[in-house]
Amino acid sequence: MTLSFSSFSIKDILTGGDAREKPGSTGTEELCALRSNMCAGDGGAGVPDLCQDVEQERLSTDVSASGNFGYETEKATGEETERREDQHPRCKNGDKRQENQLEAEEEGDIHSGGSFSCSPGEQRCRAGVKKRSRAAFSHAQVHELERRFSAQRYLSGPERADLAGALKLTETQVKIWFQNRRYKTKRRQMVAELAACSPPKKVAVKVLVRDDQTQHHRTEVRIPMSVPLYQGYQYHPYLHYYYQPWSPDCMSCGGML
DNA sequence: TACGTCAAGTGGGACT
DNA sequence: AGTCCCACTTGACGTA
Repeated sequence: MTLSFSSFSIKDILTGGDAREKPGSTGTEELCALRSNMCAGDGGAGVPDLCQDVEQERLSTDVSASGNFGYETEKATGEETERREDQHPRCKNGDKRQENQLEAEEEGDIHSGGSFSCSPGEQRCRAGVKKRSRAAFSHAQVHELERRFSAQRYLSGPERADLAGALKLTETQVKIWFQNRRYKTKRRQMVAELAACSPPKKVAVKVLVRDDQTQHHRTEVRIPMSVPLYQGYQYHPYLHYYYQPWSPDCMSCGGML
């Protein structure tokens, strides 16, 4: 019995069965249609009033006038906002991640407004003082990200930009979300496959029946050998995932509920 | 308060 | 050199 971990690849996308994404396509048309659906309020694609949702959340959590895109948790207090303004990634010289972070901040999230100059070195010190924050995307944003992910596991640059614009997220956030999402799916799939493929271990268990019956029944209990790949990664499927995965195979091997 | 979730951070590899 | 990806890890936050 062999484990066939199906990893994802660009080839999977390019040759995949999803007819919506053709090689070379930027996905712009899809995004246009998406925006139409989202903003028309017809909820045709299961995205009821995303624009309104995003806008409402943006308004309700509008920490800064420069455009908090609504993905921030509503617990974002002024203190937290201040923390975010001071909190920056470790600045490694020439590291693109710094650029990504800067890009994210320039793109108008909560960090904006503060002119942030990152000299590698002083930043590390400052970052050590402040805690970092974690954005919480809105239901509508996650819904749409999931919908897109269910159809397409990888996004091209233009597609990412379009989706980010539609969801009022930064490109980096969309990229990271897809990255994390792919990895989570893969982990669940691996764990599920291990659980499904591992032969059950037979363990002899003594069962006491009654006090006057001293005989011990020898029963076999099958214990699945589903040793977690990663300690601490005993994954529970997310209950709030709306869509089935792209492949029916995945539904039986760690797919989402 | 321990634990689960998840966005973001980190490091390294592949590719152009 | 720049970019993207994977494979984790970290840290904030929610909750049982």
